[in-house]
Amino acid sequence: MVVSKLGSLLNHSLTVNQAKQIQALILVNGLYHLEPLIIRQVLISTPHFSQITTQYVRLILHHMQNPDVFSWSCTIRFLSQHNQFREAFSLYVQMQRLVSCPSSFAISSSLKACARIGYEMGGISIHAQVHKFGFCGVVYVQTALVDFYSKLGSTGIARKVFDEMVGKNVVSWNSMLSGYLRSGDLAMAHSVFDEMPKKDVVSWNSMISGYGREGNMEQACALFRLMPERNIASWNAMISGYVDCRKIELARSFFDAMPRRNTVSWITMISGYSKCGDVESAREVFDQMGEKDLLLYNAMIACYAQNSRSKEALQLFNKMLEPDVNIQPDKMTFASVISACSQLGDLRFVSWIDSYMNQLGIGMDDHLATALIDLYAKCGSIDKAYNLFRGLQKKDLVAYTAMILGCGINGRANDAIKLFEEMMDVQIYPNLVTFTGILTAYNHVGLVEEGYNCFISMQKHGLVPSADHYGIMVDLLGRAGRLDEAYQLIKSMPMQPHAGVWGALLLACSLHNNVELGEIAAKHCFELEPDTTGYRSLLASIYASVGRWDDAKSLRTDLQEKGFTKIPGCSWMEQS
DNA sequence: CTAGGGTTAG
Repeated sequence: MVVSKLGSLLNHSLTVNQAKQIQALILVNGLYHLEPLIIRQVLISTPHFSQITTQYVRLILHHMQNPDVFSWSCTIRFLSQHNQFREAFSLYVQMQRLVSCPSSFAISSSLKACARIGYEMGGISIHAQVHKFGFCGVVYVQTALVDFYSKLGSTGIARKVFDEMVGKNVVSWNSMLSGYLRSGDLAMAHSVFDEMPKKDVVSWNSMISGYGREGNMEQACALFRLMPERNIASWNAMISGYVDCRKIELARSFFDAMPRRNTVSWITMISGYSKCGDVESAREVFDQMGEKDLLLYNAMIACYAQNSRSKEALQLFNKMLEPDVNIQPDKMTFASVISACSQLGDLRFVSWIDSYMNQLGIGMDDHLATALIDLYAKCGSIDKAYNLFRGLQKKDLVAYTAMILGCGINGRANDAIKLFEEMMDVQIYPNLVTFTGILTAYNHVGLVEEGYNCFISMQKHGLVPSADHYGIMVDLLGRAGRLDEAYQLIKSMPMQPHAGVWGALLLACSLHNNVELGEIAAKHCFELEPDTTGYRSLLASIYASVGRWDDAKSLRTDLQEKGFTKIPGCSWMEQS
């Protein structure tokens, strides 16, 4: 009976609810032997059905008596479409042992997976198999290869495959085009664009976003006006271009003008406001969107997390879990939430989040691991951070930076320096946050000369130190008693020093009982942050240390009259 | 049945 019910359900293209019913029926009744039929129908008819979990797909595959090439291929494609790229590739490898010859279907899906995770060796071995099994002339396979090499930045090889193709179609041309656009070769891209025998809306959109990425919005706009037909993606490409060059009002005007909007439009707008630090406008856009999906929540939570509004990030996370909303979070949600936790320096949520992630079957990937590294490092659990760091598939700039910053904050200068050198050895180049980490490390152990040389070396990396970097240097020099140098450094700053920079000098003056510079520093602090009482207390303690009790007393009385008694710590560290 | 463009995370 169950089988016949399943049969009738499987006759049609499935809705999400029907697919859910099928999933339940199969699981409850253990009907895995219905195998290829079901897996095909479920996976093909509902390719966007994300509620089917990876484990479920594996379960079916595992219970199949005799999975054929087609069942394997469907599964690989399914995983590849649901951002489970490593899993897709690993299934492709498993498939090799059990079937004599892969299908072009499986090959193109696996190539796509390799392209998305930048798995070069994987794609190249598939390319070798393409030759071995004689798929060289299949347009789908060739196009997937062009796309793979394009995405990896090997436009030369992509071009070689492309030139050997006999039956090029629009998709093949577009893949080649996007390769040149991705590598920033606008000239080649334009010549390919002109050469194309047929252009479709994708070709135009690619060109527009290519110019957008280069910051050439005039050209993008010209193409936008010229194109014969526009779809939502065309408008989105314009919005995204304006967002990238921080022209948020222009982005908004396109957003408002477009005839129809989709999730991408909303997300782009929210992330645009987020990048400009305009959290309120982002929230306004978020609230306007009627039916909110996972990605929209992710974008808004990320916005809060990136703009140091950790509490609101966690509140929104809780909101999406409420029964009336009930949206299941994914890896990206957790990455933002973990980041929010690390800003709060709060380990309380972490074990809960960890078990919740396990419960949902969310596996660890490099992004998530890096978020956790950041969290553990900032909370002082350096060893835990190190373990995660060692387990990373690929250590990139952000991972190294999180580790270096963590070691820096926790006074493990030698580790930080070692990591910094290791990073340079593998040709990963530091950014401003990396330098914050390494300078903090030098600061913690009081290595003044090394720190100073490092600060100077930023220029060699094409980086302009921010006020925060100056702040660390002032702190470093100041603590070492080199107050005049610290003061000179502040005066040499190309930008306006913020209160934290002066605060570092003030703190140093209080350590070394320097009234003269202390007063100067304090004056600036009072001006910049009149409500922060810590600066007054510091100055008072300087007065006290040289016996100017009256001055000290009048400052302290002043404080008590304002109702402040506590002395807050002063912080000049920017979150990464 | 497969391949190309626009969005989110550390």
